[in-house]
Amino acid sequence: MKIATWNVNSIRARLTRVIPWLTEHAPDVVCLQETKVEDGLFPMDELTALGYQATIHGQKTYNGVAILSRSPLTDVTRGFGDGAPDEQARFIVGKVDGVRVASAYIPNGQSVGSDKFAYKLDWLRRCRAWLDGHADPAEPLALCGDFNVAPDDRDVYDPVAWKDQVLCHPDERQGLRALQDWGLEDLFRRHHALAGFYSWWDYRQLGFPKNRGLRIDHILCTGALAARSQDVVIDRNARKGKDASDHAPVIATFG
DNA sequence: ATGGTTGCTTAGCAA
Repeated sequence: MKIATWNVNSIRARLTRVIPWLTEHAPDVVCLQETKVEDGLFPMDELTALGYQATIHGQKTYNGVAILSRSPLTDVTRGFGDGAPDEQARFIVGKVDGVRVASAYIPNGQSVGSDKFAYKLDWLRRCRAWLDGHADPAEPLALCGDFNVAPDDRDVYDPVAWKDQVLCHPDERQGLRALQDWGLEDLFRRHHALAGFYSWWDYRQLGFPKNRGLRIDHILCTGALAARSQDVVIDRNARKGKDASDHAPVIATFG
């Protein structure tokens, strides 16, 4: 079983890359972020034609998450359902082939100390609260998405320049760690210990050609699922060439 | 050098 996560930076703008990618890699489940489209305009037919059903939680212009799956997705919920005012479509979860899968688009945070940064930290707290109230560390669960947090300095091309900056600040790293403390493992690090693996490169200033990247897209798994993990790869090829997202997909393979 | 690139929407925001 293959589970992938990919911030596509607009599903409609990315279809010419997403469709051949799905054909090439044939993942069973794909968590998408930044679909940037309201539900009525989601390109459903193009994906169902490839054998995927799309379960979507979108909005106009910004954010938007989805889960593509070959098997039906059941027990679907959208948002945290915690009563907090939140019109931003950033979280969807369902169950497929016996695994609970969530697609999450953690707020970027813009800059340390900004209102958006405070919202990001609060969002991470709400995500932990969702785990506490709605999930079980003993069940097979994968929390996948663009976390907009590089877990440690191995995940940053220039840790000195990025020290205490947004995506690397200790407060957001602690927010991510609180999710792991609940009972989730950064699955990539189960298989790869070295520095220098990135999943996002800024469009600006030749970020990708110069390999100025950060690893901010993650697949976090409970132990029951992590025990079945065979490998995790970041598909840099999907970041290459014309009309690429600024994020590469992360693909986990389970036995 | 407060820049630069991309997407959505169509001037300005978000990333």
